[in-house]
Amino acid sequence: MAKEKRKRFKMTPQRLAILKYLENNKEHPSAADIYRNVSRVFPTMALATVYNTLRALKEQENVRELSIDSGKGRFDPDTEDHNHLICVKCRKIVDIRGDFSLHLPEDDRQGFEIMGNHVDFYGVCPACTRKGREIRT
Amino acid sequence: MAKEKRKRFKMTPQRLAILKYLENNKEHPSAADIYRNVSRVFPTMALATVYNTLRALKEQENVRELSIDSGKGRFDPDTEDHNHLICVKCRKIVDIRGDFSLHLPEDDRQGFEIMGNHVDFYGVCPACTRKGREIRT
DNA sequence: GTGATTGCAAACTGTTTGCATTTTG
DNA sequence: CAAAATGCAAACAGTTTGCAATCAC
Repeated sequence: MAKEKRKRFKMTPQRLAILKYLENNKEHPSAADIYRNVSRVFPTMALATVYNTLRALKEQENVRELSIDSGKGRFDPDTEDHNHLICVKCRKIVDIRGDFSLHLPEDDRQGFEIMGNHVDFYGVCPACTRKGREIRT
Repeated sequence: MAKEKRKRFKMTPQRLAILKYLENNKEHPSAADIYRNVSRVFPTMALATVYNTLRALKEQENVRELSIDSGKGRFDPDTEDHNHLICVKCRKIVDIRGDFSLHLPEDDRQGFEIMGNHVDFYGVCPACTRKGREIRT
């Protein structure tokens, strides 16, 4: 159908730095987080390059974008199926290992072809339990 | 702690129109959707008034904001606990009735105080199954 | 060498804010 | 009458795009 003009992914020092920052990163950083951190080691980095690289990585399925903050994307280099535990105060996101694959009965599918599911647990993280932070919805 | 200066909610024709549009609305509309629809019947409506009203409704917990599009908020007048089924192509969101309250074992909580969970099922809706749309991540 | 990527700025989208005016209770 | 809401514009945050210069392969 849609003709895939498979575009080559050229490795540049900038991309290397971004990949290195993302590798094994469990913080689910935003684009700005990535920019801020990678800039330290690579001062000429442009924010647009971060977005550009993230788009490429998403296309090749090496990064997943989470919509947990409506407002900004958070990026996850772990593309295995897994679930998240989110702090309702500071929006910290941590991974959950357990398997929560759920079965949706045919009757509840409303004609959808189901592909999978994702579970978000909500709670308050240890740091926010100590401090008396406000809930962020 | 934070002193709550309980602010009264004044009913205006604009708010009435927004509430009427939201009542029993199962489409999980964005602010722009609401504005577009309510404007038809209330042409002087300002988009800021929509946001303003949505904020008030969220504060009184009569509307919930969903973050399933990172980029724009979608609003749900159904504040009962329920889960969602999301079309990966057109981003249509439909409600799921079943109860999917899950238990997260102590060992997996990483110090979080768990408050609840939400399940998103992903799939392709009937309309998108017919047409050959692209997946939107 | 050529097509992709960079950096920068400008454009865009969604949301919030400031403020003078009007309205609700 | 006081407190709150409206409408409008300007300000913001996050993201995308256009483009000349540069770089990877």
